[in-house]
Amino acid sequence: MKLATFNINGIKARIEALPRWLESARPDVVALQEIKSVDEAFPRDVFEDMGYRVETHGQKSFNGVALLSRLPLEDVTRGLPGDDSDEQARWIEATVIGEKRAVRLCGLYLPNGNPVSFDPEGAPEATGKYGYKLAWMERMRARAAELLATEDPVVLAGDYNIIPQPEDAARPETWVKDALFLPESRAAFRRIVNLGFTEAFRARVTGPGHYSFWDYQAGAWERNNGIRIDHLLLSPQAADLLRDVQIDRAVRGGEKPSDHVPVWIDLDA
DNA sequence: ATGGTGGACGATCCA
Repeated sequence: MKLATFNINGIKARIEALPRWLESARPDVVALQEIKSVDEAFPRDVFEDMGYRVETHGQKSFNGVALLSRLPLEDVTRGLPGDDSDEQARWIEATVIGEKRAVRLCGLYLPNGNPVSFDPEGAPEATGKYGYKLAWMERMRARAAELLATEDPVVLAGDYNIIPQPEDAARPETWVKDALFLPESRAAFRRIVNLGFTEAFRARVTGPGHYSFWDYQAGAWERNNGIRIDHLLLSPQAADLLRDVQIDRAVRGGEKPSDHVPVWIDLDA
C-alpha cells in the first residue's frame, strides 16, 4: 500500500502537474493539502477518470485537504475534534482497505503559525496565529492518542509546518524565530511523536540535505535552500509494516510545480 | 535593509 502526502498549493494551479505525478508514481492513496477550493469546485472527474475516489474537505480561498484513493475507503470524517468554533479545513480521516490490512489514515494541514510576536524576555507569545498553531497541535495530540489506543495501524500524513531538527533545514539559522522552527513548536511536535509514533522518513534516512519544500522566492530551489516539513507519523502497528519511504524531490523541478514535493511510504498492507 | 514569488480573489490575504 503506497500512501503519499502532497501539499499542492491550489488544485486549479496544479491540474496538470498533479495528474502527471499520479501517472508516474501511481500511489494507492494521496493526502492532499492546500487544495484552496470549496468541495463543489474540486475537479473530481479528472481523478475519478484515473481510478481514484475523491473525498474533499475544502473551504474558499485557503487551506483545504482531500484524499484520493484507488483502494476502498470507509468511515470518512472531516475536521479535527476539540473546537467546534474552528472553521479552518485542515483535517480528514478515512480507513483505507488494503489487500492484507486496513489502515486509518489522517490527512492534515497543520497551521503555519507566522507571524510570531515575542514578549520582552524574548519568549514567543501564544496568541494570534501562533497561539492557534499551538492550540491546534494540542488538539491533534489528543486525537492521535485516541487513535493509538485502537491498536490499529494509523498513519498521520501531511504538511506539519514543523522543521523537526536543524539538519532538516539547509540554513537553520534563518529559521530560529520562525513558527516552523521555534523550540515551542518542535516540542509540541515531539509531544505527538513521543506518544509512540515513528517518523517514517527518519526511521530509514539519517543526515542533512533532505527537504520537502523550497520557497518560490530568491531562487531557493536552484540554491537547494529547502526545509523538510512534510511528514508521515506511523503508529507502532503501522511502523511494523513499513517497507520504504521516499521524497519525490524531482517533482520540484517539473513544469509549474508546487512549492512542496510528495513524500510517500510503502506499507505491507 | 529590502525585496524577492506564487495562488486565490477581487484590490489584499496567505504562505
